[in-house]
Amino acid sequence: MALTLYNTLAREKQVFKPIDAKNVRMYVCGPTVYDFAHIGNARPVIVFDVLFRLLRHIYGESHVTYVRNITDVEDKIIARAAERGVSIRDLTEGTAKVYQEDALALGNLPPTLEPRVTDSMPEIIAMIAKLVANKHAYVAEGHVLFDVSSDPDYGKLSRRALDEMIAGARVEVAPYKKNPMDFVLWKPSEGDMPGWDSPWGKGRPGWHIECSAMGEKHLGETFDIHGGGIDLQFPHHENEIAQSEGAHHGKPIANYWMHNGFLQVEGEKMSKSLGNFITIRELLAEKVFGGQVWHGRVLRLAMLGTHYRQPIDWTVDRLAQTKATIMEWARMLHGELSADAPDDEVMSALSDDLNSPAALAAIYGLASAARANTGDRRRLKRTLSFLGLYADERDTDFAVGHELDAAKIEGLIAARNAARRAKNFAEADRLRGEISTLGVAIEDGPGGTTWKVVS
RNA sequence: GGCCACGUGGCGGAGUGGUUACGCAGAGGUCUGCAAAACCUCGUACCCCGGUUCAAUUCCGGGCGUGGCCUCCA
Repeated sequence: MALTLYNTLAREKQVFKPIDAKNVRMYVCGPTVYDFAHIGNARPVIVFDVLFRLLRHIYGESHVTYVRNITDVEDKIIARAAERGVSIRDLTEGTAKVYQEDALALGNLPPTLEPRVTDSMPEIIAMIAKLVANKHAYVAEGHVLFDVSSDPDYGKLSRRALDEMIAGARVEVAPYKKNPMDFVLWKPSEGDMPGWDSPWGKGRPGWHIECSAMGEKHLGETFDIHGGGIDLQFPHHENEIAQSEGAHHGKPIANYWMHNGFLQVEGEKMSKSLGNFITIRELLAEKVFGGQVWHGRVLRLAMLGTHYRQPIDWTVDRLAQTKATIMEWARMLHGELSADAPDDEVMSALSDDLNSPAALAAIYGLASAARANTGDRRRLKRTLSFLGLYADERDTDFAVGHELDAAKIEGLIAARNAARRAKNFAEADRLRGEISTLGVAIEDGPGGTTWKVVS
């Protein structure tokens, strides 16, 4: 059961071979904490969490290091803090906390490390200094810029040639740039803007350098896997490669680059102007999507229904269907014991470039067998918990925000059963209808009448 | 304008050069006061047009559609 991963750098699936099986290292670009994360941000968090779990399963829990940074220095943060009249520290700390809560609610394990840019300034400055010394960067008008012409491989990840990009003519050319594609490593900070002392004066880092510096600090010059959304491929990841490999004399920053596909909402791109912009927090806590709130595990399962590299269409229908599925599992598994190991067929599907839809197909097969078989039930439970999809919740736990009046339901059921005993089936059916309007379905079984939440 | 990805049955969604994905919904059946659950059976899909091939949804070319990047938006 070899693990294969699609490597964006090579444009093909490759067998994964770690540099050090005793310490498999993965870096994923985390959030810039100026506002709540939206549902599109949730995709890489979930996808790479599944990979983290799979790697831990294969190499051992203590042999995988997963770094997901928190970017807490950025111009949007400065702007947002000023706009709200709060301190930068309050804004970034508050937003980071919500992000971590959201990630947890979606069933993700915490990464091994979540370094912050503000805690990594010496490493950032040291790397920039190294790039200047290596002639990959130059100082101009208080800025330090990366010189793309110094890197013959520039563009290898996104497969673009420099001259083609410049031909796009949408590049804003600052007068101090030697080449239009040169990007900022360090820029000056004036007044009360956040700034750190450096050889180039008081300033702050540009966008891409923090990931290069934190990757090196926590994972070494070369690590195994680097992940993120497809939109980061250019320029962010391209620039990370240029910086790290420029600072490390051409040593590769990562052996495998992975990118998750984009997310659309009800068939349209998610944007504030279309009014379909939706945050994780809103899905979890406010009735703004489909008129109800959604359990984090429902969101997680819905996300894993599509292969991570495919585009995904985020719809109310999809969530409703997912919710029904997970509630059915809960009815079967709540209170059940768990097997020692997850299902082989599921693990094998995941090992094929994280083919989660194929893994789910195997899970459905297991669920079908589990109805009649304790062993399969326990294996199913273990498999679902392995994936972060189930942790012994009751089915009603997934009907978040559903107001239940159990006494009223029980009363109606008692009345209906009295009517049935009296052969007054018209009245019994009327009562069934009334119960149904409460979002509850009833079943007459050999042991009496049971009910369950269906919406 | 340049570069790139995707387009599968009512919906969601894998996969493959010639054989069943799978889930939901739907149809029929057993069962049931009626239902539900459970179980059994059922769909013969792959954007369009060419080409390669004995054979293409699966490879190649073109077109159309959707989306992404080229602007410090995952």
